[in-house]
Amino acid sequence: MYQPLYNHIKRFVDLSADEEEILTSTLKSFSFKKKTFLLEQGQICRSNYFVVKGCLRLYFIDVNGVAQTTQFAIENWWISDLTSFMFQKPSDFFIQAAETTEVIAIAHQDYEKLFERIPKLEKYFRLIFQKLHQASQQRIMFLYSFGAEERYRHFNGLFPGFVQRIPQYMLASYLGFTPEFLSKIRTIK
Amino acid sequence: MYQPLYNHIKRFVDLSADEEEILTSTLKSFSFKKKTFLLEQGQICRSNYFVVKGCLRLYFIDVNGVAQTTQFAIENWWISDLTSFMFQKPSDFFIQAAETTEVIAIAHQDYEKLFERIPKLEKYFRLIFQKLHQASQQRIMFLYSFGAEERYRHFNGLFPGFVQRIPQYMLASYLGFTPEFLSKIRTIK
DNA sequence: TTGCTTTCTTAAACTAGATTAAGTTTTTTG
DNA sequence: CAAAAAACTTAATCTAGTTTAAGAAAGCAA
Repeated sequence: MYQPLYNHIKRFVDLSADEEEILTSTLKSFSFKKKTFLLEQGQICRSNYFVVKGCLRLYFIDVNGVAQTTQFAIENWWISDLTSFMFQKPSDFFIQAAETTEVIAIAHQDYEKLFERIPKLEKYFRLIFQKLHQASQQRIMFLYSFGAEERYRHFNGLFPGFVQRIPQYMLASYLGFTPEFLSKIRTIK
Repeated sequence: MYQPLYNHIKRFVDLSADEEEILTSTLKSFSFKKKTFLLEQGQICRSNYFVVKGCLRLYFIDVNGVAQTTQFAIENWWISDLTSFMFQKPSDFFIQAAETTEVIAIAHQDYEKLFERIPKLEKYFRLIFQKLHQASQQRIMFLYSFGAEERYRHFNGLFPGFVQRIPQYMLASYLGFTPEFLSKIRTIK
């Protein structure tokens, strides 16, 4: 049930059978059909999600009423609205299943407790957040580096095949332009 | 010498006298004059920096040869090029003192060792990176939310006074537009 | 206190990408 | 399978912000 997460944790720290049991009694596993919302604007983000299979997207609705995708999470990535999760305050974001998706969730009320019972997890999450922050640094650099068309081509090179998994309008907003523009650059070359 | 950092750590975890001593023997303290480079493109980022006083900026040179500021660090913030720091590979970034700045540095070769000697620091840095990642999520949302002028006004509201501390061209690139444009919107209203 | 360097301003011409709007294709669902 | 809904395309028009260029201030070193 939780094996994919245990395997992921074991890439970074050891995990005893006892510790696995504690986790097993704390974690929750869910399957969400495509388009299901795990979080909606105004709700409090109650969990941090680990994607076992499928794809989630984090987005918000901008001042013009347009959905802006700020993050995707695929296999072995964690996702949540950290501002809402950390402070348990209403979120500005939506988290939605871009495909039918299996997740493992840690609820907020269990989160800090879990670190007390399994201190090793501090290291695991320190490394996870270190990596997430590194990914954010790269993403911001990438957004500032290139024009819209180059961002598309570069992204395609980094994640070949991912483009087929999601609707173009989600990718367009993630890359910071309109679906119409994406449509245009796809036909020219 | 390292007291500002110890105070900061103690906001999140306890720190014994012994542990302070270990830190004291490991950390390094520096003062950098305005415009000094702590890291240059092509070099390996050897340290993670804690700003005691002053301001550092992280930037890179884009394809058009223009400097793009992706992060500022002021008092009590950590900064480094994580991609370069984590993998000890040449950096795409510069880290430069925007003001004369006092920092406390953890060298890469001491970094993972330090966690072995003071496991508590795992929690501290887990929380630091959690917060940094949260800040990145907010920043990306902010970049996608508004037009250029609104970004400037919003930033000014969030960090009143900071605008006076740094040259406008640094702020302009951080906010994602040109210095000329910033000059324009400052005069109109 | 002068000269040199860095930063800021102004304004005209320009362009990458947005907007709008209508039509087409694909996917989903009953 | 048929109908409806969702996703994609195309093209004309438009605009927020860039580029270029030249001059004015401000900061700093000698």
